Amino acid sequence: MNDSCSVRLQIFLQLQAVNKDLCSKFETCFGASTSRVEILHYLLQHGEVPQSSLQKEVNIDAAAVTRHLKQLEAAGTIVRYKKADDQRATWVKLDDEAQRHIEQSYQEKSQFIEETLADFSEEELQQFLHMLSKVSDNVSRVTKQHLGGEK
Amino acid sequence: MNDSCSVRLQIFLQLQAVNKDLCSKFETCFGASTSRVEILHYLLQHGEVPQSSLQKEVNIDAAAVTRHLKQLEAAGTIVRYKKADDQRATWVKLDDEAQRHIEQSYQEKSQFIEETLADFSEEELQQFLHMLSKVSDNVSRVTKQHLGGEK
DNA sequence: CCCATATAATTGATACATCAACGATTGATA
DNA sequence: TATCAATCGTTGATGTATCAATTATATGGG
Repeated sequence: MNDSCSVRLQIFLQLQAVNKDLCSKFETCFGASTSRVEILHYLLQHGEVPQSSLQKEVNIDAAAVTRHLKQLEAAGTIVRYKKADDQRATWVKLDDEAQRHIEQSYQEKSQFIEETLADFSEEELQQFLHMLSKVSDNVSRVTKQHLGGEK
Repeated sequence: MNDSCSVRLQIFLQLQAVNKDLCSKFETCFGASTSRVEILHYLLQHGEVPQSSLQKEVNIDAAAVTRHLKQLEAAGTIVRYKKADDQRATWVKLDDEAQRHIEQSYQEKSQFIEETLADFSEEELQQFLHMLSKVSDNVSRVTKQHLGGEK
């Protein structure tokens, strides 16, 4: 474990630690798990969508999405239904009232997000986002390379 | 949800996504969960330690640490024992042979870490680490402020 | 029309993290 | 010294993410 790698490992561990802390506080602040917020956020932006899209584009396993949706449906937060032309696909959208409630709640809670990224200039934010994207690209590339090389 | 918050929310979501991907590939590459690697890394750097230190300084719940250590002990990777002067504290250290194996394995696998952070200059790495630390600080500060304010 | 295949969603098994409660040991103090 | 509090580690209950297998539906080629 040489030095240049050690800095990188530190970044990796720090990334994990920050993410875990952030999720934890986020959940207590929003009153919902980050996964659930991610799903709701997607629905808020896309309106009515096929469940399959949700399952593909949200970074959560399809099985987990199914289970979240079942709970959200039971709570009346979302509605699910099929259309005549395809009995496989399930469509999902926010319940109207729930949507209004979520929009309002987002405004109240947006302060949390702003505070966790306080003392960042707009330029730094862009840089940060860019770095994250770069890591993301690297990760997906590494996978393909290593798929054959690893046991 | 105004614009400045939207960038921030995007960063948050991206942070999660990157972390999840990274962990997933990391695990298949290292053949051990990131939590376990974190524990082993700590032990590699600190030698013999009281279990309580491990539980405090590693970013994992104490109960989870206990369970990992039990498995690692069963596998012969670590050794646990008590000392005469305090029957509460348990001491933990890597098994000698396991330690050699891990050190060697780290060298083999360090390529993975390097590749995920490829195309980063040393300066960028420092910046990245600095940003993560800043977020970390902000998060812990926010918690305290909000403890009273949130329901 | 029949069959192979693809797609959509779900379920079961498993693993892990967290919280809360607990038992054991130690230290401090009245 | 008897008791109360603190510390250390563990366990049980719970929630959730993941993978693999499964069911139901749709589609395309012989």
